[in-house]
Amino acid sequence: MAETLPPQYDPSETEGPLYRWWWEQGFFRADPESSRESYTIVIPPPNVTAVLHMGHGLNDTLQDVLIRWRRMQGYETLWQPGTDHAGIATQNVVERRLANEGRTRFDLGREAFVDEVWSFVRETGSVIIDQLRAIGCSCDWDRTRFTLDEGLSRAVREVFVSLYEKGLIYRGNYIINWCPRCLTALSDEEAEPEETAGKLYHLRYPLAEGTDAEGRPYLVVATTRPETMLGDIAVAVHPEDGRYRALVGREVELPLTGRRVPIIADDYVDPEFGTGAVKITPGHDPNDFEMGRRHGLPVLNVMTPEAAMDESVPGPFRGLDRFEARRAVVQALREQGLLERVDEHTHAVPHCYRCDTVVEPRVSEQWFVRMQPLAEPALAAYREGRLHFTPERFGKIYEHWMENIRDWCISRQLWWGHRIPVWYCRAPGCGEMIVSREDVSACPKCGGTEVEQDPDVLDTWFSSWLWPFSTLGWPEETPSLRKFYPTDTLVTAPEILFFWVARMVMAGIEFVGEIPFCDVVLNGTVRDHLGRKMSKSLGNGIDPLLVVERFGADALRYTVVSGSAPGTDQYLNYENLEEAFGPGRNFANKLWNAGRFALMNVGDEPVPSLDEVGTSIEFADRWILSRLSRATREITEDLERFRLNEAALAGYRFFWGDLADWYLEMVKPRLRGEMGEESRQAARATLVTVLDLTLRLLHPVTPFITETVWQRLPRHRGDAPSLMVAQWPEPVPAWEDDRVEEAVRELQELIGTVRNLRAEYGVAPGQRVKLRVVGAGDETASLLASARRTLADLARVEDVSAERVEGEVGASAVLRSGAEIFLPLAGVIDLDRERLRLRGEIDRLRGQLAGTERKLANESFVSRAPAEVVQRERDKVTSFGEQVEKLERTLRALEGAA
RNA sequence: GGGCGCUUAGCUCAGCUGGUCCAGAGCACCUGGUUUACACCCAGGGGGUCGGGGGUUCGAAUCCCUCAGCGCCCACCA
Repeated sequence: MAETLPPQYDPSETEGPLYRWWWEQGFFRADPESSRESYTIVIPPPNVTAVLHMGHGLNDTLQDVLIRWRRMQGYETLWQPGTDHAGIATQNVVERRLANEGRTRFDLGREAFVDEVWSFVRETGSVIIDQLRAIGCSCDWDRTRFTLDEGLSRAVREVFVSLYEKGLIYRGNYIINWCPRCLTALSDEEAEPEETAGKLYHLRYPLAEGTDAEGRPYLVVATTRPETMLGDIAVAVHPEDGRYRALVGREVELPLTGRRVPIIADDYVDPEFGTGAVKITPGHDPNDFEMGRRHGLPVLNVMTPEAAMDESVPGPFRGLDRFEARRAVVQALREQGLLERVDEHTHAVPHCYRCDTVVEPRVSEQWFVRMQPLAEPALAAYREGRLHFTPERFGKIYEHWMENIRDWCISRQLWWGHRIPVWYCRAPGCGEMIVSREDVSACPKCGGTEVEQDPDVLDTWFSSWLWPFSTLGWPEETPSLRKFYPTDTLVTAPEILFFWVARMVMAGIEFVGEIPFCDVVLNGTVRDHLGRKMSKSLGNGIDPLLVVERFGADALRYTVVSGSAPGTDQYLNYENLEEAFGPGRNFANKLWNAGRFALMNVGDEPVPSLDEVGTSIEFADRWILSRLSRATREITEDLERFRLNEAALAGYRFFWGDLADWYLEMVKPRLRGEMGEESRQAARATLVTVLDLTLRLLHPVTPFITETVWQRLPRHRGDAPSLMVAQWPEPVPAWEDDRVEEAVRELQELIGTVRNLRAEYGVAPGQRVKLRVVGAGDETASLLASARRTLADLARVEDVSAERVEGEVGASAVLRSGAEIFLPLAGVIDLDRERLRLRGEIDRLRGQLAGTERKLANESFVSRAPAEVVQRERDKVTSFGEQVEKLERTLRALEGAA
């Protein structure tokens, strides 16, 4: 049976069926009635139309590692899955599809368009959910939620209405970020500043009357967006600015429009920037809007929703797109001699985070959430240590954002999303506004039935911020909510710290009365080898499913977990998948073969427990148990502190470096029975126990291969049907033994040194050699006695003795303990040939050395050749010198110069 | 303009509370390998003034200062 296992692990045959079995066994399901303590993670819901990319691969694997680990620790675990309707993003995708057919959403009308999106979402949506299964995510799929679900929609309404009732939601005309392509308002977070090379135009605004202090009949203002001058309402200067003091209170004649606007004074103006005089456009600039309000100035909106100049501007500019208008305005001013000069100017220009169009600030009527009252307890949660970030520095970013929080614009002029639960009575003379949890069909004030619902939808994050409790049934007091809220760990990307994480904290406190999670773990970004973010448009992404297919899910998981320290970006080369994922696949294969080794060598009889073999366990057994206990402690601590990369690497090191490289080798003759039956039983017991516990430690990162091997082990501790629900190991202090570990370190050094000498002196691989150890202390001596067999197997050493024969020729080295080891080589290698070879080698190197030195002695080479070439030659001299010295030492040893 | 992070072997990165993980891992490279778990392997090897400079300390890759380069976040300089 064991012999039939192939020497290569094939994940593609194993993973799918194993995953299905796990699911069918119900291991992923969370039971709200369980008496066990809960551990909960909510998934950052991917866009419903998304496909899995490496960012998900990383983020979701990290969550799965935590969930699997806690599950094994005996917690009642819930990993809550689901998807996000992703308002703008999804609407854009469907609109693009329509555009390909030459249609727009307006052709369809609202209802038909929303139906269209729904059918698109049903058809392609949740593909990503299936893909998460391929990488082994152990979510409770029965609980999959969608932010536009009936239940979640109810939560959204409840929240909107209750915030309105508390006076925390208001509606008004304010300046907001407007995307002229998506035709909707955006929140401040959705307008992403990008450094842009622009121009700073210096415009002359003629004074309505007279001249300034220096006799000029005009004032110069500086602006990056000259087209907005058509909406100017004033010019502002700093009150202390001597240059302009006399002008305050007077007027300028606004060019191209014939309007007269006042010159006002305001502290906001920086006298150092530009000319110290600022044109004020409250309709299209947030700062100007604020200033306008301070001074009671009117607002002039001069652009259409598409950001073309509207009817309010002079004829020649009407209908021009804002950038065409910019050229036209500049041209017109130039012709009138009013363009003083144009400077190059780089500044941050806000862009729509979904379509990258330059955002146009615009005044319009929108809904807002008053954030200050929500932020205060969320800030306190962090400051009081109830909310913790990994890495910690993100806490400061969170704190800073909370301290400077601004009101949240939540209305979107989209069709895809939660409709705002507000109705307006259209009955003549009524005009009642009804904010309601239930749909409204008649006006409660006048009884009229001409009520219309607000046409806008809510920001997609207005449903996301409820995710940790809306998915558990809130506002109902469900058993799941009681059991699993608050959740424990949130693992996500730093990009959505404000969009999502911060707002969830506020919502959790406000609506459920408790922070939604106590630990926030921020993972890094997956980038390509050139440091670019992986993206579909750049074509530099890696398809995780392709990786799963070629290398296995475990390889993918091991690679992303081990390769990303918390908050640190990970670089993966999409041109060389072998380099990136080969090591993970090799790790899985090594595990497979360790299992295969055990099956082939342990035999079919029942395997005794460690207790049963008792004191007959040996030196090597005690060593591996000691190492295992330490590895267990280290891995558990790493997981507790969210150093998942360290946990993965520690597991790798222990399994490969200690268990496979040393213990398995040391135990071979014993398993074959060559050292007696008692020794064999001790080895069987230890090997199976250690392998069992090691597989548990490695399971969270590489679940498929560990389960596959574990299922085949001859004996399991306890009756767990699966490694998934097997118990997580505890360190066993009684196993830890510093002296044994130290002894093995010395043995390893000894074997390494012998191997080293053998290689250096060209001893044939299979050739056995004698070993003399001189000056060893008692400890080393007894170690040598007990490790005779290991030395023979691993270093091909026989006849270990402490006697040094006078005049013997061979190789020697000194160990850290001070003991000297000597390998007699007479009769082992052909001494004459080796001497000859060494002399030849030395002569060759000396020749090269001399040549290089001659080169360096050449004045013109040193002065003319590039410095690095000369340096390379110098390095060669040093390196040749060292090599010659080493070979000469070897040669002297061979010539018997003791 | 503020704040933060990074800079360690050719490449990708670990290195947690200054002192046996203190110079490491994987990959790449070179040499050797029919030791029946594994060539997706085994053994050995070369390669780094831990970005530069200064300081604290018995001791610094690790703490402090400073300079340089890269990156991120925030910000109303038109």
